[in-house]
Amino acid sequence: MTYGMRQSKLFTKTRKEIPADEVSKNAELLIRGGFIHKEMAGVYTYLPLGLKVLKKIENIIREEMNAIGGQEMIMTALQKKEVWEKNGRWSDDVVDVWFKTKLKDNTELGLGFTHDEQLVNLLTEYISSYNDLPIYPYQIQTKFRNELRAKSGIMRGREFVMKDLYSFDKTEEDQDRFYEEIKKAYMKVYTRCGIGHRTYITFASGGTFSQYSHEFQTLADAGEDNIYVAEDKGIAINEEVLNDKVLKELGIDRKDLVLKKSVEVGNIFKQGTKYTDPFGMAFTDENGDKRSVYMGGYGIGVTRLMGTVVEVLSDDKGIIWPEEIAPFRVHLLSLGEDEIVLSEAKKVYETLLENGIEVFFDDRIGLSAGEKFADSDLIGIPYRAVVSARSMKEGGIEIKKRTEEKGQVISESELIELLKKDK
RNA sequence: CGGGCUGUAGUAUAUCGGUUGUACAAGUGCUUUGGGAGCAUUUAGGCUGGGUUCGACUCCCAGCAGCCCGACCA
Repeated sequence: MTYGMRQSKLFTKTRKEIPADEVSKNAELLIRGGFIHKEMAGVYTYLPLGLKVLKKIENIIREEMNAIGGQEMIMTALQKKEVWEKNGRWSDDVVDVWFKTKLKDNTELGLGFTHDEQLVNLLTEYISSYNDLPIYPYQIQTKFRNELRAKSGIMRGREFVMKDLYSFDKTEEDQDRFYEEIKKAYMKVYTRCGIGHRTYITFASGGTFSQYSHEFQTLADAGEDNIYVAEDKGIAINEEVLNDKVLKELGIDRKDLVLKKSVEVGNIFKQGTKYTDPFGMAFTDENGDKRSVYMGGYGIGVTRLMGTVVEVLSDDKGIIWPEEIAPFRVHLLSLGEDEIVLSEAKKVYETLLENGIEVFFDDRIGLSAGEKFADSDLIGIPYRAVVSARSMKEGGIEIKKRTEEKGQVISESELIELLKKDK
């Protein structure tokens, strides 16, 4: 689906000033660029540009989850108290991030902070035979967590988008196999989002079932986590589980570890039968015996991932979106008010659309060139194409990557060819 | 949840116990047009409630909201 947008029609505006109530780089740049709007602490609206990015990240995740057998669904944000009571997680003493509400008849409800219980409860209706397994349902959906302290812009909010996939396997071996598969799928997601080179599979505390869980940690100064990275091995250990025993098991020498700050952009858990047994989720095997189902939970904070990309990939002028998740492929600018230039820019805009290239067209008039350049740098679309009296005199359109200092003038057909490449 | 700080225009800020000033944004007119341009002009503001005072945006109290540090974060 090719999509173009005229900047003159976009209701959001860029801002020069840094918001006074934000410190984090991701919130500052995303607000200044018109990607998000802060509603309250930890709660952000995704404006047209921001939604474009969010949807692209979601689609990458969707593709990678589908590729390993994921089945997308969407569960409700409103959840029944009884389902949570069954596993002892309704109490505020057990779960301190609950948002709770009531129906008019005073029936208590919870706003989902996760969906393990709800999904297991639902699946008991569908899973009964060994023929029904394995399954890998997932959703990309809004979660609610009543954090005592929201912070770091969209990296730790009270309402945020998460992808959560759950695996249901017949045996521990099947589960282990899937676990390794999803590890690879996760790394593909981070690579496609432009942060793979600094994202480490990190050993973390495993909870009740397995010795370790794995976190996906992206190196960033804004991170809240401290991890020890073994650069030559490409793995890392969360400081919370680092001890001599762990080092020995992993065959890592302490002197090869470097302490780094990082953001947890995903985590994967083997949950065993912790959720399935309490809900009586079981299957009948080939011999007619009832057996427990092995479950795993796999999360990616989608909005946090978006914030992390901004934290990691930006410069003093603004955001630098990786190609796969940029709101548009090219930012087309017309400079000046010359009718010939404007009509040429419009023609280029339409030609780009006809060729299936997503384009953001700065067709605003009366703005100085500097203002348009500054906006373009702030918004951070990978390519900038300029149509001006100067570029036309030199025979075409000036094209420049966001990361380059200087552009070059090329013809319209060369432009199309360049922008179509590697798509 | 413990500690600290802050609420002035759409945004960012200043001054003041006695008619709130500026910049950007927005509107109008003219000029300008390759790195946030200029002149003129207009619009727009003291979080809410109480108290002190002749008089409160300013001082005090409470509430609400926001930020920071810590704790927390399957």
